[in-house]
Amino acid sequence: MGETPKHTLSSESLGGLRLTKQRQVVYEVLVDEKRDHPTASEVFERAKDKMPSISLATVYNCLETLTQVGAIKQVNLDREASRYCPNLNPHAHFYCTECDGVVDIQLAPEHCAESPWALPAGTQLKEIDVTMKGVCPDCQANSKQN
Amino acid sequence: MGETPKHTLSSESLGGLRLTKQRQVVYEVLVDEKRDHPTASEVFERAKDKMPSISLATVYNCLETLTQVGAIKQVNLDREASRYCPNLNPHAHFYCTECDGVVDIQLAPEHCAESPWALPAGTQLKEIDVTMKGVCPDCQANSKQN
DNA sequence: TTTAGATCAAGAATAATTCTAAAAAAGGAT
DNA sequence: ATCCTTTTTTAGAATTATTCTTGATCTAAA
Repeated sequence: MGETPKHTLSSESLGGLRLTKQRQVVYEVLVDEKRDHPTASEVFERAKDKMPSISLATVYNCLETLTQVGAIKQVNLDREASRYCPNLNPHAHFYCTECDGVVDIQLAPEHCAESPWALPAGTQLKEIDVTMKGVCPDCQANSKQN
Repeated sequence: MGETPKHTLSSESLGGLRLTKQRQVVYEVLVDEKRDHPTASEVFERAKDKMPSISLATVYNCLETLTQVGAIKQVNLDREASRYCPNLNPHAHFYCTECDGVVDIQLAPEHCAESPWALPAGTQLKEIDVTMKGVCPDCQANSKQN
């Protein structure tokens, strides 16, 4: 049976770490609100709405913890600030150079295996990261109207 | 006829910009020496052997210029310092988590097209970036001997 | 040779992130 | 409940790669 992630945190899903209010808030920001791959600072801004006393350092801590226990993913585009996303399915990211938006792109299972890549024999593959750049349909449409 | 990059810089390949000693040195470091995807600081260290008076700021400038005219590629792995590589063929990068080495992986032509990716209709794809992480054959072999 | 623009160099500035140290919170045992 | 230990949070300092600034230098063309 395929496990469907419930997007709720528990002490178990945190690998025994404490399920603190701060960790919940940070996670909720990523899951509840627009899934727009916010940066740490953006998460911080949104988290303050739910918990005004939270600090940026804590947001960084929580994001790192959540990433390490595998509850969320850190998304790095070039050398920009890291973004975070709660989508745990294997997926790529498309970055629109017009609107700076990031959207998830479903990955085919074959892309996640070693087979299609010309890796040297004996390589142990742990992780594949696919990032695409271009113009999203919306920005494409808008630019034609000018 | 397929253009084979000659790995020599000219005023033309620089898009009219000047072919200065500094730009040549920086480019030579990437082409001549071990193709190990050095960072800007590493390029700086090696460039000083050829031109002791060169400054780090200039190395950054040259690397940016060379990247912008398409003579080299900037390689970003997570949020680590950018690395640079003179391989202009479409290729992915494999990062070995044991030795921190980066090697080029030949990309199949189909990976560079839009077709195999589930992009929303109307998306204009400009660039694909594939990065893999794991253990390289050498480190794999070494770890078995312990 | 003069001149305008390009490039370089050194150091200051920036920005994202990490580190540090002390305060607060959370469990567990008594 | 109270004490004790460990975890977590917080605020600010520190770090690091990179970019910016400014004046000096170089270059190509007039």
